[in-house]
Amino acid sequence: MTSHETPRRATIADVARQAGVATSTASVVFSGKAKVAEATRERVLAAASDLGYTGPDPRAASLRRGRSGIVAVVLEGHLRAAFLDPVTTAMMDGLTDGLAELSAGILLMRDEPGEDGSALASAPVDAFVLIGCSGRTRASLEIVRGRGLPVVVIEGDAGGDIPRITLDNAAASAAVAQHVKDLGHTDVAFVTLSLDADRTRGPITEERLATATTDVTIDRLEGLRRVFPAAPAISASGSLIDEGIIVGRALLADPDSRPTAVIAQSDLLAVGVIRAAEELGLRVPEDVSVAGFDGIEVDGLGGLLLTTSVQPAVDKGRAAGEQVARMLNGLPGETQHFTCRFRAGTTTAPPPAR
Amino acid sequence: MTSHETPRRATIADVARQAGVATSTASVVFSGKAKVAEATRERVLAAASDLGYTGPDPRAASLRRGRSGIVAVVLEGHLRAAFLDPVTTAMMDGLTDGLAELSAGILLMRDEPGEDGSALASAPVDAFVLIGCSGRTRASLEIVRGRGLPVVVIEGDAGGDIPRITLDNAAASAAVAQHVKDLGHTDVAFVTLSLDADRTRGPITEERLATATTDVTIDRLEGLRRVFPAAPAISASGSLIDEGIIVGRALLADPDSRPTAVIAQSDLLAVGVIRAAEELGLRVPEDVSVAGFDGIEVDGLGGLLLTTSVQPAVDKGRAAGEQVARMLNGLPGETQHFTCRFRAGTTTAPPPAR
DNA sequence: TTGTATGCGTTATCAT
DNA sequence: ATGATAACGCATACAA
Repeated sequence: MTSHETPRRATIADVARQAGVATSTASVVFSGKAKVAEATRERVLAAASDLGYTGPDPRAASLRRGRSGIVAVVLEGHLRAAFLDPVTTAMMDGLTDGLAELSAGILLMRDEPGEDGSALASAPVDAFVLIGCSGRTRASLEIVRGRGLPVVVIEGDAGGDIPRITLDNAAASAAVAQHVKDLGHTDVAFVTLSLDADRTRGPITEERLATATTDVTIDRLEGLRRVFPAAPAISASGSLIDEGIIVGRALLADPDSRPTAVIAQSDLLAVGVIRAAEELGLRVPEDVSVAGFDGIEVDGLGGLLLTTSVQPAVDKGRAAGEQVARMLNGLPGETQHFTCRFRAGTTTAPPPAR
Repeated sequence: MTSHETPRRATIADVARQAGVATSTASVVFSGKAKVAEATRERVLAAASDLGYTGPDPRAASLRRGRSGIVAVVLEGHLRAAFLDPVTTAMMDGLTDGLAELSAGILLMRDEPGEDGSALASAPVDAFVLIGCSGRTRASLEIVRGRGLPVVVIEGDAGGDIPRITLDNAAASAAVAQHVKDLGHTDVAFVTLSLDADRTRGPITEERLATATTDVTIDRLEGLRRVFPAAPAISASGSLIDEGIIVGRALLADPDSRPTAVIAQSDLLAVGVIRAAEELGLRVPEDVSVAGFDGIEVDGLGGLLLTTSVQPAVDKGRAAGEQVARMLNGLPGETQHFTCRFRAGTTTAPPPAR
């Protein structure tokens, strides 16, 4: 309380005093929530500009209003990794759309194993959108639910009555597999997304599958196995081209054990597998067929069109935003279900003649 | 005030009462800012769980503390476009790093010509990072400065004593141009980023240049013209591969006016130009040389390595985060200057013999 | 170690 | 159209 402190910023009370009006009047001038005589209005504005007052303190307004105008988007892992994934970006894009009517800001938060969740617990937000599928999400969910704020979960098992945005992962995967089977393939391998927050890369055993927590991976695998029950599967550590290359090499390097088709759980992984195949001198689709999942635009396929399942990523994001908006308006949130569209591309063909 | 309202959430005062302690004691239990007897501590926690109290209300805590734990990142244009740009995501990545010690969240905001800036004026944030180069930034700057919060500007003319994160755009561009000149090219064209918030695509005239507001574009062009003063330039409407394709076609379609080298102000644009060249049956670099700027990883170049100027995007983001952290700790923010590294790739070669 | 008292800066309600 | 007042929920300085 020494006089050397930075001069306290003017408050609305200061402005009101200077203008010779009540604070409530001054407040109304800024919020526009009631009519104010033009003369008073100008006096208040003049006083404000006099004192360098630029508007109500958002923190105080938040407290008073009970709203901060911010919606948290919780992504798993590094933000960078999240934005490396075109599906995530597309969802974010839709989300900003769906949130537009609220004119709410988007607070990016990560949901990482290391964190103690304090950020989630103490962020001044009005609602949460959880994106991602890791089992870790469930832990975040606890924290978030406790706060009693609206929550929407995109692709994940929310539990309870939490509205979700879901996708027909199993059915869509089965459709891709069926296409491959119809082409005549019997010797097929899968490249899956990560099984859990550990993101360990490696062959999927029954044991690992039993402890898996990532719903998307599990669901898509289930769909694939409907068609190819015995096909081997390797989990990648994430949806990245580089991961696809690594796993693709492992799968295709040995001519004796090489499958005639590889189905990946994401387009990025599929592109990686194609790269690996090319590295090994294999032609796609003549020597090996490759299919993906997502239906994103991928570069570097040199004229090939990926066989894949196209998911409505932007719509999913938009739906999430809309549900948040609904809930913030006091309406109940509703789970929205989306379906994929199979797209036959040029990366799959009948298996090579023996 | 009917009895049908949702039951009011418990406050820390309720918890304290239930536990039979003072609110200050309960507060301390949650903040950990002072020692509390284990017994009381447990009683408070028990009371909290009893009442379903999950911790202090962030909005109230923000007001009281004068901090919200949120840093705003202001990007120009659609958020989607921002995340489509690898340079931006890289900066964001570094930014989260630099901000890590504050464990602050990142609030995404856009700075659009249409907006009245109300979002910027009323977001409950502790500091601002302005990314982007449009002249529009200057308007945002006004709003933001008025709030008296720490501001850091990445690539843009901040004015005043606002700390900036800068890049040697002109010098680095000149280096690229010099490389092209050294290869023997004299007939060169430039593809620039957008000149202003309008993002109009088209040939750059002296007139347009005079009213340009985007510093990055201007600076890089200045560097290029140091080496090729008379080269024609076309502005793209953004840093996108598709834009590069469009402009590339315009530049390369006519065999008579075709330059032997194209220098783009971003790698994404350069890739687009290469695509356009391929479409037209031109070989890169045999028929036409192409250079870019940024040094991002780009797929789909089919084995070519882009000649470019590699900028330390992640470091820039990190530096911005660090400066914000400094300022929030009461230290003065300092402008940080970064330099690019020229990288000769395989997309540039001597001009074809006539 | 614990409790008391105050104020953070607003805005909604109600009365005038 | 304007003004007085009471919360909003918390954290801190200070006293005990």
